[in-house]
Parts: sequence; C-alpha cells; structure tokens
Amino acid sequence: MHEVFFTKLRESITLTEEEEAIFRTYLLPKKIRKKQYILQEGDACKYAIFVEKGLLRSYTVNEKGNDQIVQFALEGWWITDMYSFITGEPARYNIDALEESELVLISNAALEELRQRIPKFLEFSFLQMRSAYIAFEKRLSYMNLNTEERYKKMVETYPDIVQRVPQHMIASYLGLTAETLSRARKQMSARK
Amino acid sequence: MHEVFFTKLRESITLTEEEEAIFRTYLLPKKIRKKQYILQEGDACKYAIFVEKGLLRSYTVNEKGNDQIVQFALEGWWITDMYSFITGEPARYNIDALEESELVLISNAALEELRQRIPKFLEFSFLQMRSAYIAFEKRLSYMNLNTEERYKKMVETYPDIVQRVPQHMIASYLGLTAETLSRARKQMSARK
DNA sequence: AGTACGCATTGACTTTTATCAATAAGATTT
DNA sequence: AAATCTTATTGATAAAAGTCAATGCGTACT
Repeated sequence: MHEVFFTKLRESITLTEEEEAIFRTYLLPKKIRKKQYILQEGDACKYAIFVEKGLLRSYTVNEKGNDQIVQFALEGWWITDMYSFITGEPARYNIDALEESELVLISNAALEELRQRIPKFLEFSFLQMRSAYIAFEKRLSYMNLNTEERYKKMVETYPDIVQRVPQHMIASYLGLTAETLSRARKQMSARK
Repeated sequence: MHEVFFTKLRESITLTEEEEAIFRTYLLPKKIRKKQYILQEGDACKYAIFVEKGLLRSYTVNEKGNDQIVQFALEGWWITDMYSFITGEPARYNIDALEESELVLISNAALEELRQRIPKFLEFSFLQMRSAYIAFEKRLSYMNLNTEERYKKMVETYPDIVQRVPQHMIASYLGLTAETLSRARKQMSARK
C-alpha cells in the first residue's frame, strides 16, 4: 500500500519503521475515475493530493467560460489549491482527473502534526516547497518567450505531460489558445 | 545591528538569546549604493540577500538587449537567484540596487547549518518558502489577464513598489513594454 | 450502428501588443 | 550652468495572438 508515496519520500529522507507507521495513520487512499472532481471551486480545499498513479489537473474558469489550466500532476507529484489548503478559504481552483487515478489525500492538520512529530519530514517539506518554488520561477520566466519557444520548453521539461494531455490543455497551461498552438506546431513541423 | 532582520524573524518564530547569538555569527552586513551590482549573470550566486533598507531588483537581459525584471525586493524581503544559490551553477540573473540599500548576506552553507542547529529556523524556512510559492502562483495567474487588469493587480498587491520604481520596470515585471503600460494608464485615467 | 462529443485544424477577420522613432521634461553628472 | 541620462509619452506601423465559424476525424456512449 502506498508504495509510490514512500518511494518518493525515501528519495529525500530516510524513515524508520515506526515513523513510516506513524505516516500511514494519516494517509487517506482514494481512487477516482477520469473526469471526476476531487475539488470544486468554492469548496474548501481540505487535502493536499499525492498522485500514485494517473494524471490530475487544476484549473479555473475565466469570465468567457474558458478553462485556464494552473497545474498538471503526474505520478509522484503533489497537487492542491495551496492557498485554500492552508487558509481554509474557499478554493479558487477545480481539480479533476484526466486519467483514472490513484491518490493519497492528506489534510493540513495531518501535515502539521507530521512535521512536528517527524523532523525529517519538516526538512522534506522545505525541500519540496523549494523545488516547487524554483519550478514556478522557471515557468514564469517562460512567459516572456513567444508561442513556439514556450511550447518547446514545455516539450523539453515535461515530455510525458505533452504526450498524455490534449493539446488545447497544453495551450491553456502555456497561456495560449488552442488555435495559436496548433498553428505554431504546424510552422515548426513545416521547417524541419 | 540587524534589527529589521530579527524583527522579521520574530514575526514567525521565537528565538532565545543564545540562538540569536548563533545567528549573528552567520550574518554578513553590506551597504550598497544605487545602481551597484550585488550579483552579475554568470557569477555563482553565493548569497541569499535580506533587504534591511532600500530596494533591489533581479533581472535578466534578453536577446534584444532588454532588461526583464524577475523580482523586486523591499525592506524585509529576501532576494536571490535561488537556482544558482542552491546548485552553485552560474547565475542567470543580475541583482542590483534601485536605491541605496542596507543588506544582510547569508550563504547557503550558513542557512543549512542554521536549519540544522535551530529547528525553529527550519520551520521558518519552510513557511517562508511556502509564502513565496503562493506569491508566485498568484503572479503567474495574473499573466492571463490583460494589460490593464494586470497593472491594477500590481498596484493593489504592491503599491509601495509601484511608487518607488520607474514605470518601465513595472512594465517589464508584468511582461509588458513600457509603451503599452503607458497607454493603458492613460486610458484608465481618461475613464475616471 | 448510429449519434454525440471531444479534439485538432484551418480560414477570415479583429484586437492586442510590440516595435521603431521622435519628443520633452526631469534628474544627475561633470 | 551645460551636457548627458533617464523616464514617460505619443504617433505610425508591424507582428502576434485571439476570436469566431466551419470542417473532419476519431472515440465514446447507448
């Protein structure tokens, strides 16, 4: 049970048997089907979600009714509406499954207790957050690039996501329309 | 000495006298003049910088020779090239002073030791990083907005920065040209 | 099997933003 | 005080991206 979760954890820190046992008491397994919601805008985001298998996305819906993709999450990744998760405010994101998925849910209170009880986990959380910070910084810097360069960076950085997700969602993630991305791709393939 | 630094720290955690003394041994004070560099692209970013007074910015220079502002940092804020800082790779950012500033420098090794020796500081670092993550997430979401909305959010979120920084730098921070921002502002003032 | 839906593409057109060049007012330097 | 930067603005034009509508294809649904 939860092999992916602990494997990921062990990449950064070493846990004793007892510590792992403590962990297990806080974990909430959940399977969801494609297109099922795990969080809807307006609800409180009670859980941080670890993806053991499958693929989730978070997104908002803008005034024109278009989805704006915020994040994707593959196996081994975390996803949540961080702001709602830690403040208890209503979520601004929807999170749903793009593939049938297996998840581990964990509440903010649980994470706080774990950080208290298992200092190594506090360190893990720090490192985790720092990586996420750097990834965001990188992504933001790509917003200065033009359509083609932005798409190239995406393919480079997350080839697996590009493969498994419909193109119009990639476009949204990159802050583009589906049409614009389609045309850019055509140009790219025409050149080589 | 370093009153701003410790005041900021005390907002999140409580330090004993001894702990504070430990801290002080790792801090490197530095004053810099307006326009002076504290980091240049290509150099290793050896320090995280805490601003006690003044205003810094980090930026890159793109192919066309334009500055692209990455971050501003006011009193009480941290700034660094996080990726270079933790990996030791050459920095991709320049950091310089927009005003005469008083700084506290601290190395990555120092931060690691402090996180080890003072567990409260590890917690602080985690919370700090989490806030920075959320700020980035928010900023990225604003990139979907049009010029005017983007600028409004900026004024709302960081009115002090908007006041103290030239407009063309605000434009760059928002991923716009100076001309576009100037025109948007004109329209806004015309309407009310 | 047939219908509906999601996805990608294309064309025509509009809107937004960038680019280039010029000007002018302040601030800073010498 | 004069000369030089920096900053903000404006106009003309070009480039990039968005919008709207239509088509075709494949897959899922029942």
